[in-house]
Amino acid sequence: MVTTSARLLALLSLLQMRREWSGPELAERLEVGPRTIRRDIDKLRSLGYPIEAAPGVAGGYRLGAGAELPPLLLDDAEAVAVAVGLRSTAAGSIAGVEETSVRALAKLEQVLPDRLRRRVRALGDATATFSPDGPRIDADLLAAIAAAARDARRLRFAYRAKDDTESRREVEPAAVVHTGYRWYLVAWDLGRADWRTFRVDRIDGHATDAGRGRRREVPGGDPAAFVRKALRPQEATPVPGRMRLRAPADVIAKRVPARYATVEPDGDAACIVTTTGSWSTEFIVWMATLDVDLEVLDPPELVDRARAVAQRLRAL
Amino acid sequence: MVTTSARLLALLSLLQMRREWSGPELAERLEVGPRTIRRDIDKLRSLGYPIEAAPGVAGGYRLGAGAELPPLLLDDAEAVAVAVGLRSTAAGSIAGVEETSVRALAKLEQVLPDRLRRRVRALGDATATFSPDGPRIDADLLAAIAAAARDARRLRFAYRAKDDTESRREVEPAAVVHTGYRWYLVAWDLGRADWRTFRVDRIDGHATDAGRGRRREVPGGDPAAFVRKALRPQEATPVPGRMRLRAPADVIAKRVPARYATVEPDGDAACIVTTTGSWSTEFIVWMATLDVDLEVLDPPELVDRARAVAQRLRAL
DNA sequence: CCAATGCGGTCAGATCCTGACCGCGGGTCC
DNA sequence: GGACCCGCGGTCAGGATCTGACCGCATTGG
Repeated sequence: MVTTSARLLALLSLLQMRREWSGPELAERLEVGPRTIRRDIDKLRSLGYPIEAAPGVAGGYRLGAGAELPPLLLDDAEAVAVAVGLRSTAAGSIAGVEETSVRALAKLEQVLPDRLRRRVRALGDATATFSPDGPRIDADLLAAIAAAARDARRLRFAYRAKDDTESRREVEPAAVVHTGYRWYLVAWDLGRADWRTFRVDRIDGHATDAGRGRRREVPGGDPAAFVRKALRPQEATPVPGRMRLRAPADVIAKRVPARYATVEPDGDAACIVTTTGSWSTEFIVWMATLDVDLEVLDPPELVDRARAVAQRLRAL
Repeated sequence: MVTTSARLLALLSLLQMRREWSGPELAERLEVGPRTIRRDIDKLRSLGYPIEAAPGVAGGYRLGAGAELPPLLLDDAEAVAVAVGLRSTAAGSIAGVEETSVRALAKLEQVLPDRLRRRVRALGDATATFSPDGPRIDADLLAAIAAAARDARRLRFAYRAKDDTESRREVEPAAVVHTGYRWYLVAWDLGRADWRTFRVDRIDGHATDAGRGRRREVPGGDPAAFVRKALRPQEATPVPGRMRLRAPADVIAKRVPARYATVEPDGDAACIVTTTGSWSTEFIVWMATLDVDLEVLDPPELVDRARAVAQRLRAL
């Protein structure tokens, strides 16, 4: 029955909006008798959603945390916030959730009303690029590719190879992989009739849907391994940056996220900080803002870059 | 009927997981006849969820974007990604969605299974201190306060005032407000029997639930205005930093997010960059990494700080 | 042309839903 | 302590709904 199921959903939505509702309140809101509300609550409970209840004049129902996540019923603003948040984590600000974020984003974008999509895009543009080094990441494109891989759809796009030659590709995507600071698409290239690995930031503009395709399994079964093998050595091995700071290791460790860099003591009064991935300009920025004496160890490019920054500031 | 509603939810979940399902496939998955599936699809459609269908041998059902967002059915990993994303946007990385993010986070945390909450926290810790200058933001605390305001619950916490005196407070929260780079709680202070504004980053540790409270409306009706009025002048007015860069405005604008700073042309070959909020050490270093000639205009403290940073970096 | 798919009508039996009672027990406030 | 409000659950009866089993039709892709 449509009305019954709809009412259960509405009930779940109400219980998510506010913590406590009394039975009569709910009955009036949903335009049914109080007895029916009690029965609906029972149904939700039997579906596994833990609804706590308190008797008495100050009583009411509240939805608690159970074993499974209930369906989330978000209003417009919240949906936008979720989408914006996912885009930001997909961009790699927090290691370890990028690929899941992209997957969740693909799921959300599939059902997101257009008016909300526009709002998300407007906000997303504001983030722009702060890291001049890192590759530009287009969350929309990533979500579109992830959705295509999930749904076994073909994709057509223009690709700019390493030597700047452009080509049009039509592929059957198999997986999206995030390694270090880059995103890769592993796909069966229909034109070349072979497997190819594409850097997502080298895909120009939008990838357009090119109809239904075959579902592809990455050779070997492990997309990440496939990408690692396909990468040229210089891309595959990250170049960590190292600095020596004149401050005890435990002090610095508290101010440097463990995901980005490791801190090892170097005597009592100094420590050595090593980035976990490749170094970037941001590394210089963080270290400089810590306000302790520092010494750049390697690689030489990092030394040059830091020297350039110092030069600029010295000229003041 | 429990099984019918549950099946509708399961159907919605399946349709969100993958783009296309055929009727027989769904029938087998849900263990009902194909005719029932057709009827269920009808029900979902009559509930407003646009399900597109394609006849023919390659046909199937797919969930499209409608006028309203359907209930989101996330798996564990996706839920964690959403929570992590909301925490990161709540921390202010993208202007304009902080307060909504906190609201959505409060909603999510209310129903998030414990095992997932632990995973979120583990990942959240990795972000830790990113901006040494900005106030530390505890997303859990924020979500707890927002939930308390929403549910009209009392809160008890230890508060460290401006002059470092500690006090225990019991309040009835009315609103959570984000201004500039700070979070404020507007609440009725039960001990003082008056309205107070608290800086969230001055609340020590956790705020504990202190039972049911009265629902409070902020005097004047506009929490943001109330906070603005309550702030001491020096807190209320941020001190922006300004620099002149020897590069065209349009070049620089592309490399500086609009929300951190505005870029105005100063002749053809130079531009002036002004931070939107107060300046921080990061501002100095970021500008220096742009690798163009720069000149610090004001305030004087910014010049001093820049000199200090240069000194640190010169010790290479 | 054939096979697979979505669509919708109809039927009959089983099932379920709803509102209306009722009393019980537990909490809150006066 | 007592009044009151609320959640809980049993029972009943009428009505609505759901499900599976048919059926034929239209559309798509190979």
